[in-house]
Amino acid sequence: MSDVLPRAFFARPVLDVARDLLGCSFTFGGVGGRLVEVEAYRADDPASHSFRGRTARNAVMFGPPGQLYVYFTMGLHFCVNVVCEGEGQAAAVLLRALEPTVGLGAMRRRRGFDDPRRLCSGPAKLTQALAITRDANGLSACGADGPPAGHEGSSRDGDERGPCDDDDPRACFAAREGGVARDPAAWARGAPRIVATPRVGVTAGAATPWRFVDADSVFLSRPLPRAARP
DNA sequence: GACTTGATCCCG
DNA sequence: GGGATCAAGTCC
Repeated sequence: MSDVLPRAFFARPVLDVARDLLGCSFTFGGVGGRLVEVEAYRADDPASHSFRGRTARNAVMFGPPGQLYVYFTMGLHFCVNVVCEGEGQAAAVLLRALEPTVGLGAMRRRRGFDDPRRLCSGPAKLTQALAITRDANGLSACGADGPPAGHEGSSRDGDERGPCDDDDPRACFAAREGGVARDPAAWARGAPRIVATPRVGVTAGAATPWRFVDADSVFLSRPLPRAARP
């Protein structure tokens, strides 16, 4: 089984979570890949859906960390975030692009073409390729916090069993290759070269550089400025 | 630049 | 309550 990131990973400042997610894997229904582009949104940030307080649409953002916040936009697209920080903080990381590694066949069928570079190179492309829609809103995507690895098999406390710690995960984040999901000291280890840029498509807070990308990836939603390229 | 739907806003 | 507004996007 993969090295599933626990809730504690997401219960941190959203800017830290965003950076530490790059290079980690995200799968939904067994389809997904390596995260290469994300954006951070915070409640004190005019670009965030949570900026003006809780509404029916953004309620999940105010819930516990580690859940998916899915919203519908532009009349036809879904975008997916993972909720961060503490319950009530209403911060989240938008998943903007990933490098497809598992379920390429399903992604190609859903997107209607083959080129892996374009399958998940944008937030709404990614949800289409992974078949994420409004029913995934509020879904838990983290493993249970608990004793360190090696102490598995002990009793679960009944209710809150995450979708990732059983054998039929729907949504799941896993640590980087060689990472140790339950060791906070390892969360930043092995990160790719990261470049921060302004977020895409936002009007308020347009200059805030809270978009983080794997600078060496060819799977981004848009190329980096020449100066930032390898 | 068009497309397309619904949550939110603002007025009444 | 109801109409106007505009959106964390994608494709050509």
